[in-house]
Amino acid sequence: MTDFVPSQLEEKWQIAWEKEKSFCAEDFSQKPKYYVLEMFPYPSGRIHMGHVRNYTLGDVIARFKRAKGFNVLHPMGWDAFGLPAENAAIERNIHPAEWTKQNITSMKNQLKSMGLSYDWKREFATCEPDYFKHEQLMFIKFLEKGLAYRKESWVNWDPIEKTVLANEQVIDGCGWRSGVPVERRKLSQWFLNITRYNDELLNSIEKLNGWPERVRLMQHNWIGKSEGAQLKFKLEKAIDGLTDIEVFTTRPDTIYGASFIAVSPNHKLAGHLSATNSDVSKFIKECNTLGTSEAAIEQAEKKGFETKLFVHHPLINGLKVPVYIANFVLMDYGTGAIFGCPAHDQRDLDFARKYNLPVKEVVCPDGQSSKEFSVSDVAYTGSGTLINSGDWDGLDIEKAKKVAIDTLEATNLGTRKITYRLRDWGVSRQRYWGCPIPIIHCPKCGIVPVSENDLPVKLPKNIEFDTPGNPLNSHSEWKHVACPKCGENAERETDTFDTFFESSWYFLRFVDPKSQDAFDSKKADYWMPVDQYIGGVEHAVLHLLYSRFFTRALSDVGYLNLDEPFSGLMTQGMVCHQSFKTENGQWLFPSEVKRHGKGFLSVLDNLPVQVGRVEKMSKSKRNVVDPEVIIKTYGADTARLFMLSDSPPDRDLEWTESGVEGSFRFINKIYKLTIGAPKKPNHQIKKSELNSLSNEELNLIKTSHRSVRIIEDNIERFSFNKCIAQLHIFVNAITSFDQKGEKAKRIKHHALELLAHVLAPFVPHIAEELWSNLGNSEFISLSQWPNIFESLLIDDTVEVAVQINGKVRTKINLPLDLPKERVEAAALSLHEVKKYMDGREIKRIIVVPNRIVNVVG
RNA sequence: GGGGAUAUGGUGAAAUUGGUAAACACGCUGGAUUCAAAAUCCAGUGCCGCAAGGCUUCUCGGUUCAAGUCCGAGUAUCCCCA
Repeated sequence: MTDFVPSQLEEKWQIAWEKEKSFCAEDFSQKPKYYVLEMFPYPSGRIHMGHVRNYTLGDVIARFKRAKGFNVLHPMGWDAFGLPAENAAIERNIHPAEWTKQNITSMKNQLKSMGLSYDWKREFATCEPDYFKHEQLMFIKFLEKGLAYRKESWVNWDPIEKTVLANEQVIDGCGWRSGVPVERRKLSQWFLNITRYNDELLNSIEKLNGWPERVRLMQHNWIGKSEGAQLKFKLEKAIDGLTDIEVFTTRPDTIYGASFIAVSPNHKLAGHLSATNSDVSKFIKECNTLGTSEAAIEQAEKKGFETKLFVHHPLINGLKVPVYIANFVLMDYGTGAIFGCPAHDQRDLDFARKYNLPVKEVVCPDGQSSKEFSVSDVAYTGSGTLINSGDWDGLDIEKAKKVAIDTLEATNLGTRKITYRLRDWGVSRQRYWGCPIPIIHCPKCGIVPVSENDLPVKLPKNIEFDTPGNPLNSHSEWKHVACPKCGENAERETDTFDTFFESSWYFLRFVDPKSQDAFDSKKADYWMPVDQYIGGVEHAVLHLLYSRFFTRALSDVGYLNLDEPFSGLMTQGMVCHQSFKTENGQWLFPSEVKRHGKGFLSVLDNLPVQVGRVEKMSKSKRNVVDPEVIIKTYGADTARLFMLSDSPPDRDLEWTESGVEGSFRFINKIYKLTIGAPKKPNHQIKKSELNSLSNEELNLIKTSHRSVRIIEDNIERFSFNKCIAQLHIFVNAITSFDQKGEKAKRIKHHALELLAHVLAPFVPHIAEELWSNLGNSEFISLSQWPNIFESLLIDDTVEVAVQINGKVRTKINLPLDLPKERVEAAALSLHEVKKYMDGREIKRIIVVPNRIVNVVG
């Protein structure tokens, strides 16, 4: 092999690009703008393969759009607040700010070694006061507009850590770190009124046609609009002035099947009862040891407390329905009370069987006799017609829903009601390493926002992590301030924002990162929306929904004029790798394993290794490959090429050692072409010359021009794997071209120039090397995408498949666009046709122009 | 339990509107080169079969001159929600 050292060659070009500030975006330009953005990373200190994939995808698009004449904005920054920095502080006694800063430095170096075409001048980290002071002001503006408010809400409280846990930090009802059962606690928290935009967020999903269908569906389901009815069940006896229980249902058609009422443990009825009944309060307490997530509540055993109270059935005279307090009814969905129709809801059925409540069928599946139909252990939730429902018998369920609501409204028993699954966004976190919430609590004036002149509220530097809980809370010097209104002693809010707060508007800061304001609205008007956003599907719901909300909210408080922030979205699949385990169950890194025959051995002790599943690279399973090692040994171009080669972006990608070797071999092949590259000839290939070329010469030039077109089309479709396939075809055509002479040399030079162009978005370093060796002085990275000769895209003959009764029997070469009759005649004259028809009569001949002729007999 | 996606050689995958299934690569086999190996180059490689030929896109059924692609039923895997 040659003395090809990828890292040297790559560094040379990276330095050159940086020196020329090649990838800086210009605000406002005659060129059309294109904003391409990858989800910015949390600065953990080291990039992983998921980052490599994400940023490679974005860079291909950025470089391609630049070549196509767009003014491209392609920025990068740091989502720098978050829990790991606090953990590092506790475990290694390093200040979160310092730890974060170091991580950014090392990660930035790693990113730079990938040769990504970022405009680094726009870099920022969200933990800088210069960034978060703007979001403190945004919050105050939201507060003024009623978009932010404070309310009591249930949280998962970890009694050891003395902190609130997110739902995903609660594992089997216990804190993920402390391992002790979490408690449900009521805490005063800040909320953003995302539900104000329920319908808007839902309806404009339709406009997002640059988004993957499944993400749109996930957003749709998350908002979870459901139409139904709210109706009142009158209590037999009023309790503390409460005369009836209001319930929400999406199945008003099944009212006749109601056999119990269940209220949430946090319903006011339960509250009233617990005041006098210790069994009730005991039951409520027990319910509150469950987590707050819907999933946790759903998985828990369904339990009820019989209140011995009854309500009147609104439609069936004389029927009394018992009231239960049940652990599966959520207070913050609907009214916190439901009616149970066991025959047509599985959860209600399980509950009814457990407490011996009646099960009355009111919907009969189509095609079954209402007399024979009965529900045993499986509730019937499908479509059908109503039975046992008075006047409604015989209606199908959709019709019955309408009739039911009309009846309820006419008799003042209930109303049509729409509810949403989406809740307001709780943004308070009891953490140090986050953006301080700019609020002061004054015993006299209540909640007072920090005045604009006093922003930013910075985090105190001198903090201790040796006591559990939020260090801000125990930092009395920072915490105690004078009330901005009355001057009396007051306290700062010690909670900080959820880190989704920062990532909900960072794409706007990139348009104007040095601005004294959050951003200049003219620049936002110019650059926004993001034309192509790229990131992991794990953010398909929250981050994207919050960003959509923020964009609207910021528009409403006057920052900009926009509803949807991301017009195009690409969600990439995971990077996976085989996992390895020793016989005593220890996970091994791929680098600790070697192939041995059909199996694997550990390099540490030569013992056999069990091969596990191919799954997402994760530290816990150790099935990770360090990008830095790959880039050092094979180079960034190889890593990038591998990321793009086989799998389409939205599918999972399996990292394999042999695959990397394959990509490296291809890069080497190209490197050999760069070494032997002929210098710029005196004149370029002209269209008029095409007639005087040999077949080989013409074929090379055809392949070259076709490759340009195919690659271009496939980049637009994000089918990068097909681009790489075409690159192989193109390179193979060049290496097997062996014509000699002046003309052949010019054609080869021409082909290599086109090759450099089409390589550039994918493997920019080697493309740059090739381009310069061909005698060009400017960067290929800044040159325009080549124009091609359209006439070369079409051949004058085509291969047509000849079918007998739909089976391909032979193929013939025919002139392009040959008239139907002549195609038929050509086919019928073939001896294969005669042979396979075997004397049968020809019934029909179907001709698909330039593709197929099918003889039917 | 609900919603969604996917299923094609030994492997990752192509097949843009129903129109030549398996492009491109990995792996494997054989050969050249080499003292030997690596690298490189050449050839072969869906399956069965010596061959002629037959079969093949998860399974079963349907529509069509023609189905990986459309329709119906089922199975498996993954994702989201619960």
